[in-house]
Amino acid sequence: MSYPFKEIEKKWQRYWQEERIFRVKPHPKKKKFYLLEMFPYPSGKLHMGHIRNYTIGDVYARFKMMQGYNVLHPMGFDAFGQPAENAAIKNRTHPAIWTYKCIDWMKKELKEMGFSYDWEREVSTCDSEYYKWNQWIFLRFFEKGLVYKKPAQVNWCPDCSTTLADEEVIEGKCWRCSKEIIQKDLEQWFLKITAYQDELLEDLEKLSNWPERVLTMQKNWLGKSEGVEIYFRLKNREEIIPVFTTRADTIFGATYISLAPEHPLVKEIIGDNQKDVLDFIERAKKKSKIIRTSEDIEKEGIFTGSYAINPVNEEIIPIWVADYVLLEYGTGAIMAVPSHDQRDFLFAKEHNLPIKIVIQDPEKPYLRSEDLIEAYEGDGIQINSGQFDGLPNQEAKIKIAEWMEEKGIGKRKEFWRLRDWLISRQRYWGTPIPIIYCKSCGTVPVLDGDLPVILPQKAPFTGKGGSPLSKVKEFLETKCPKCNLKALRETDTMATFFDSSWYFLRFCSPKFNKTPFSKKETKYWMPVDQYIGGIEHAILHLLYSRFFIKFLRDTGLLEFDEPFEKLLTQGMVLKDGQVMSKSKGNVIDPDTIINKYGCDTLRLFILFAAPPQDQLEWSDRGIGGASRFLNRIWKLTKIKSLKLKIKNLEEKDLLNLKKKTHQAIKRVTEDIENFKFNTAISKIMELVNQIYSLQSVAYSKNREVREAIKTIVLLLSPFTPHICEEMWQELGYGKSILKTKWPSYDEALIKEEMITYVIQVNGKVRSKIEVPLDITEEELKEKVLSDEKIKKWTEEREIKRFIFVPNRLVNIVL
RNA sequence: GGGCGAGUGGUGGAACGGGAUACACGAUGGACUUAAAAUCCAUUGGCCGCAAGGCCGUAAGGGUUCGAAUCCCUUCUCGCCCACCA
Repeated sequence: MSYPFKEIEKKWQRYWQEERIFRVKPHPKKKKFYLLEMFPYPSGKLHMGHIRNYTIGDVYARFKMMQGYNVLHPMGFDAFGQPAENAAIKNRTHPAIWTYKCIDWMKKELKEMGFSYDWEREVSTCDSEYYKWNQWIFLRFFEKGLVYKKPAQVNWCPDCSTTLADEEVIEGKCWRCSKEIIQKDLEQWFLKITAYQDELLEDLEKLSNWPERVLTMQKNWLGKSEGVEIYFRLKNREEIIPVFTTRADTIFGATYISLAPEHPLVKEIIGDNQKDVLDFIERAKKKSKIIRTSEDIEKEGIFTGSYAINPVNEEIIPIWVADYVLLEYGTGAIMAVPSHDQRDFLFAKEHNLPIKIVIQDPEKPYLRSEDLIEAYEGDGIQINSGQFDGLPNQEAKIKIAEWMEEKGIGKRKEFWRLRDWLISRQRYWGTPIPIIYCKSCGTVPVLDGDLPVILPQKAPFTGKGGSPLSKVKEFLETKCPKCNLKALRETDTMATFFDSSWYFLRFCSPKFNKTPFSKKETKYWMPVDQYIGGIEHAILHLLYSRFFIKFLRDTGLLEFDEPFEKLLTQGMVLKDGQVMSKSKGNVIDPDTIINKYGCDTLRLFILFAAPPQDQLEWSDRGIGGASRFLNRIWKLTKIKSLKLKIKNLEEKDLLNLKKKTHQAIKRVTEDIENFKFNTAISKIMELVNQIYSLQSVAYSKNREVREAIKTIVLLLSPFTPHICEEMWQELGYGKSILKTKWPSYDEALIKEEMITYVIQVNGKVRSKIEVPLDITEEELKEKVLSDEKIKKWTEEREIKRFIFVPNRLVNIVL
């Protein structure tokens, strides 16, 4: 028979809600702790990944509450986005109806898990009370010139005449009508995140409590590279081609130049074979995005018919167009050095272009161009490089750059991989961009006082024919704020990453109505002390949030540089070694588990089966084990009814139990602090086993047993709060365990007087002896050498060394 | 191709450079039961041995060390992220 989890869980969830136990306010004397888990997209149901994320956070929140912190632990919904719109199109409903239904359902599930959220702070980004402030922040960006419009390529379905997100393009075709998509240039809004690129990179150093790999991913995404922009003159023409390189040391080995197919200069310089080149460019443009995903594609290219002059040695080299050169990166043109760049090498071999070695590997026999089977990309000594011959290439790299600057043929430059952030979406279900187009005044921002620009209720959800907002006349037609004449609204909406870049600030003062957040409340709560979420957000969401914070700081609204002090990225939930997904049909529905075993069991299993950062392999049997354990501790409160054998506990047993209890407090506290929940739970299990091994029913008469049980309930309560609350009450300790202080331990009690030394002979364990704690090396040596088991090994042999590791072991080297 | 991480019993996983496999799952045996379930107890890395005990074992190989799952090098496998990045 299982303990009555249904009753208990409902009872305590109701109690927490009625007592508003998780409601927080700034408190002048209490230390604050802001714990945040990434808020969910309301897709319908919570999946195991959500449950895991929020359970991990809940343990920590409750732990910090019991430690006396003033814990802010909010929850909300990232409610704008395409799935709602797609569902609306499919089911002929309204995205708002669909979204709010999903929110209700998910909220119900979150409450059934007993998570300790302050629901009075809930926000949904699709609420005009929220997106009003998206618009407000957009206008601040606009004022500072950090938002601008420019043409950009979008995925376009000619049949539906609409833009598509990358996820909606399946193998180059429209996900709805299977028509081949094309790239189309549209005017799009961009946020100038590149204005903050230096700070975004530098401040990564402040994030010492972020996982190393997230920092690396951010760093790579920003992609700062230092190099030289070199100016190649054209032969018989005026134009100059700038190329960017990080390998200025290889400049003497450049044997051709490659331009990106989209490079504006290409059309200017085509020679006799105009048609072939234009054909090539057309083909390259089409395939670019589709082919990008496939591996090891042939590097294709074509000669333009023109030549350039290498400024360092006046060599005349051909100009090619190659599809492996990208317009977006660098200058869209490269100097190709086949000898020292593998891509250039393959291209040169394919098209019979010359290869010239300029760096020799000093460790290896002398290389000749004819013998190269792949590019040599390592370090070495300069050759064929004029006055730089004989220098190590790393040194030459600097000298050549300086020399080129002096001669005016190059300039040292930084290049960043980071692009400005495209925030326009030709979609309905998002925040309307607060801009008005006036014939006489041009692009005019909506006035602060006119916010929010409300998303109109009625719009056609056909998924066809461009932005839905452009077809809502009442929305589209407005008056210019400047001249009051007829004008048109912007019909693009914002990307949802905009919404989630500052939601954690709104949680600090969710009802504040003068600015997006109260400066005072934010000052108290921010930054987030611990942020928890999936690794899939390691780059974009976190980078955008960091950018927003820096920008808002510069507007004077905030006084700190980074939003998230500590970051934990939890692992994925797997079933049979694969990610749970509908398409694989291996999804476990949390609901069925909760119904069968209760949410405490689900929580316990998830926390016990793997460390939070690691992947979690789902196991039905493991669930059973977790359930069994809870039944086992449940019986500790009902100990009088247990028919266990009575044993007179000896003083020694009781002292030992007390010691174990305090050791458990110490280790569980440390483990929770370090997010080692699985080992924390195992230590509680050990203490439970210890009590069972005493087989005592005399708990109420026995201070030590009573203390041990009390401790178990306290230590376990962040993990499985419902059963612990019930046990706490049952044991007569008062109403809510949450109002109890986290237990502390007595250092003196933990200390052992006797210690077991491991005795090794030549590194192998041969014996163990128990001795007083502060034994000296001499005393111990005497004892060890008279040990029967050790004598056997040491007899008639010379002891070379006697290694003594205090309080741990000795190793006798023979 | 680049970056990061991981490889430990039948399984999930423990182990500040110091007792490998804590805790749990599963399995086997036993107690209780007419029986089953539940529960409780015991055993559970491999090999040799009646036993005491011994030998071998942390993906493979090498190195550093009195001592390596842990540190270093090489190789292999898996996972994640990025990727014609000049």
